[in-house]
Amino acid sequence: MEMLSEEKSIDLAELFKIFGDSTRVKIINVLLHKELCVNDISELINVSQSAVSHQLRILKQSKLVKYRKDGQNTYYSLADNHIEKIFMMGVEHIDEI
Amino acid sequence: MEMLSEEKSIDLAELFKIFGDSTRVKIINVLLHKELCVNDISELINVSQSAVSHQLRILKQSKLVKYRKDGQNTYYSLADNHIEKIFMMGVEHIDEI
DNA sequence: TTAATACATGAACAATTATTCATATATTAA
DNA sequence: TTAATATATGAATAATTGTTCATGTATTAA
Repeated sequence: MEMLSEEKSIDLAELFKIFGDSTRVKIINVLLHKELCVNDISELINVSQSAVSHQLRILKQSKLVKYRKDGQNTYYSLADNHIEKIFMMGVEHIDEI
Repeated sequence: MEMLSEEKSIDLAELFKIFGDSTRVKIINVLLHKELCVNDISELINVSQSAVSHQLRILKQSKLVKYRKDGQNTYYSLADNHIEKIFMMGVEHIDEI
């Protein structure tokens, strides 16, 4: 394993930074099961629609979630199962402390 | 998989937040190989001694690194191999984008 | 005992960021 | 067309955070 480049260190930090907010953690958690629309997420995790929407935009920009529009609804889901792996690694860790 | 509790969501976010800074990423990266003292880390990653020391404190507080003192030196190393796993999951992810 | 080295840490400052509030846009129902 | 619903987003604000600079503490060398 060699030294990480400056750029890669930043990219890696950026990635983890996305997981580093409890609202986004909650969103990712409810999306582990199935795709959900914004209002469902908002109600499930008890965070305002606006706050959820702002965070979904961040998750979308970092390509951690994808979405599809269906009528008035926008359904969000995890982009790939790497996201779940990283997430579960974290869960495992805090469960062992 | 059930719903994460509020507290667990916060703990999980706190954990990822630690990985969410490029200086800490660089520190963790150089510690993957072997234990190192503060000055070595500072020179290897090209970050001031003070900044490294501040970040090591954060890593220490979150129990991601451990340390041992030997004379004037303080040698730091990763607390357990969970840290490496989480880190490498992230590396894998960004390598695949 | 004095100087040098290694590390830690408080204060200050700049930058980033998450939420709320208000409002805009888009789709469907009436 | 009008009202209602679902979502998005800009501005503002408060809070968090990472670095630098200065300096403190501890250990070893001279």
